[in-house]
Amino acid sequence: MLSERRLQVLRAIVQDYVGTEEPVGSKALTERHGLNVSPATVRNDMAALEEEGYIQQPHTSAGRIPTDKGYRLFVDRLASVKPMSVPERRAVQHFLDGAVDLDDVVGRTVRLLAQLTRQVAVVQYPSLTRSTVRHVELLALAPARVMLVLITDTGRVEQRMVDCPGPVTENAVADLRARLNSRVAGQRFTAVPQLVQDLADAFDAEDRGAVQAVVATLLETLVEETEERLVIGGTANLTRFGHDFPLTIRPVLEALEEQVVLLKLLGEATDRDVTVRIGHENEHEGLNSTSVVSVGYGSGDQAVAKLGVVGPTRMDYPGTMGAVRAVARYVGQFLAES
Amino acid sequence: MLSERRLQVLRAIVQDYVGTEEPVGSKALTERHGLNVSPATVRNDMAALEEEGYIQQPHTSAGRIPTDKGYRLFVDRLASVKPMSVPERRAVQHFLDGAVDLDDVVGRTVRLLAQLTRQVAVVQYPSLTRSTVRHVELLALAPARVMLVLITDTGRVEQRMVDCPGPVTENAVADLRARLNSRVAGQRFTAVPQLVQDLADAFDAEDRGAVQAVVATLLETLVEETEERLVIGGTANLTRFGHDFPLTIRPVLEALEEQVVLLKLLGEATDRDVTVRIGHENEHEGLNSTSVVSVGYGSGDQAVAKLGVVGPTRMDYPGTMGAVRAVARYVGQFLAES
DNA sequence: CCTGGCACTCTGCGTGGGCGAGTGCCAACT
DNA sequence: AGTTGGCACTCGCCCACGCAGAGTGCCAGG
Repeated sequence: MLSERRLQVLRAIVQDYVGTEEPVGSKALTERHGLNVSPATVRNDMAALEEEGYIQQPHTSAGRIPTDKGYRLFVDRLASVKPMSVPERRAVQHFLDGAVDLDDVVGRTVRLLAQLTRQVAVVQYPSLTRSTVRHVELLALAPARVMLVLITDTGRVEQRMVDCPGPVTENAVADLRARLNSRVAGQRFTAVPQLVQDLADAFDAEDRGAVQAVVATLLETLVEETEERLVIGGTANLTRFGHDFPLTIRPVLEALEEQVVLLKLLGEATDRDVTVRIGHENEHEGLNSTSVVSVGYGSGDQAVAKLGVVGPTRMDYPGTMGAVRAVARYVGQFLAES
Repeated sequence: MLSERRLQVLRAIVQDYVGTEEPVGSKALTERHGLNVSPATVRNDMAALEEEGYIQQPHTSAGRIPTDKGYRLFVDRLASVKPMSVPERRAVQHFLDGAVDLDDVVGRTVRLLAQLTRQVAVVQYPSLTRSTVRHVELLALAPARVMLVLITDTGRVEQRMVDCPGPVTENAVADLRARLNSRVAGQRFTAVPQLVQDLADAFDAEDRGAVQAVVATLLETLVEETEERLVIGGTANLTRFGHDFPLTIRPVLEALEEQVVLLKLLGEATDRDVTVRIGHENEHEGLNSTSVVSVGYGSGDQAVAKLGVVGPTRMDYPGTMGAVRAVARYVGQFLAES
């Protein structure tokens, strides 16, 4: 068990290191923070903290830097989320106002988050699986070709071309549209498969092929788009990584381009609390020197998607967590209004 | 006027420098390329080339590297576009097949281009101004709320919410939908404003407000979306920039995040020929040490959008130009089919 | 106009010494 | 037992020096 003062020392080390980006020594610590003890005492504490694996020395006769474990303790017990200042809040709200559609909201959010945290921001589009169907539209574009448009309650729109086995009449399309909507409108996407199962039975044999094609495409879309879409921004902030960043930055950029990795990353976030994954807690190797701060957002009480930022483990956790939480709230609020 | 041999020397310098990333000296040149002259002769030629501003020395007693002007001459007169190999072509085609919608096509294209050229790829969505309207869909979602969905011949879909001043009947919506489509379907987007001008006149006074709201939103969408959307990828390739890249990479990443800059960049590309902008030919400062290779693509004979890559001025121009051209062709072809 | 030779000029790299920050440990003090 | 001042020690960083090598410019001769 660590004494209260040792925890304070750890907190001071994290804060100093985050600020200066340089290993922090015992003398500097006693000076900059109001610890009323001598450097020698701090040295003893540091030795103990190192023994426990919370801090480490880059090389003998250098100051200490926090380890992943040290950051973890800091985040869990030594820091509290720093709420954003009033002007910042105002800026956030102002920035989101004037978004014209969902693409725009997501785009603005990602830029906003990148600017606020000065890190790489990732925003996921509202998930289909947790949304409900607002409307299904069918458009006969050519004799044997139909366009299927899916609209969700979160404003997301997906479209697909459907090639039918034979020509379909306008009437059949209208009929199918009506039947489809009466069955699935207002329902959760996850429920759609059962709801449309025997839809083709209601149609004449000549249209059945086309109906089946449409239904198949619809189901396909649900599966495919479960792999969610996301947007990233603020990659220029990666250059603030540190002096040795040429080595670090590469795998990070690569990881960021792999949607799958990012989705997994965000997926681990619990719904409504800000989640922090530090360094090696991230499974992807390329992200072993980064931390991910993420949270779910949504218009109602349940999260429909996640957003977050990726930055160096040496980051301002309280500030970042505050910004992430605040942005998620405002976006959720904004979605609820539209 | 430069003699034939001097041009050869320039070509050799460019090729060597692109390959090795190191200043090239007179001796190495005579050895690696079949110039049947002595190093001393080459030195004289180099002096002349330097005099003319085609090459330069990073410092006295180092080899020469091409200047922007040198690359320009190389691209204009010394190199020809290198067509892609058959397996590469096959890979391109294969990679594009299986795209389910426009987002997917664009996404695949950008990844493809980044992989092929090992550089940063930029792909613009098919432009609205050069597309035609395939269909306009209106959905009454709530008494006074209508969703407007625009579908283009290139498969692009835009949607907007319209808040009407008062409740609208289903009938009015259906009527408006029919009238709208009969006027604008098949027409170019640029023609839409005149075509819908007096549309409200045909409606009863009670619906006129709603009609006007819809029309206004439609026109707004056209204006807003003229600022085109685009996607970038392959930023990890920036790390291959060079040894000094920490300094260079930052402004490039920043420039890449500014859509406006990129759009301008691509906008300068002539329709169907591959365009190359080298170093300082790019107006944006951050891109002064990069070259942009771009080209238009489209399903018909006219380009509907542009795509291209951004890389260090020291790039393999023939290969890059070949890849960009080929990808543009295949994407155009693919769009034509769907 | 080309070529071989030669002196010159840099950069890059490895070496070695001094400086300073920071440590660990110990003995003394509270 | 915990805290403190003192002290010797360890390294990383910086700089100056010197050397080797690559590449050049220029000149005189073919």
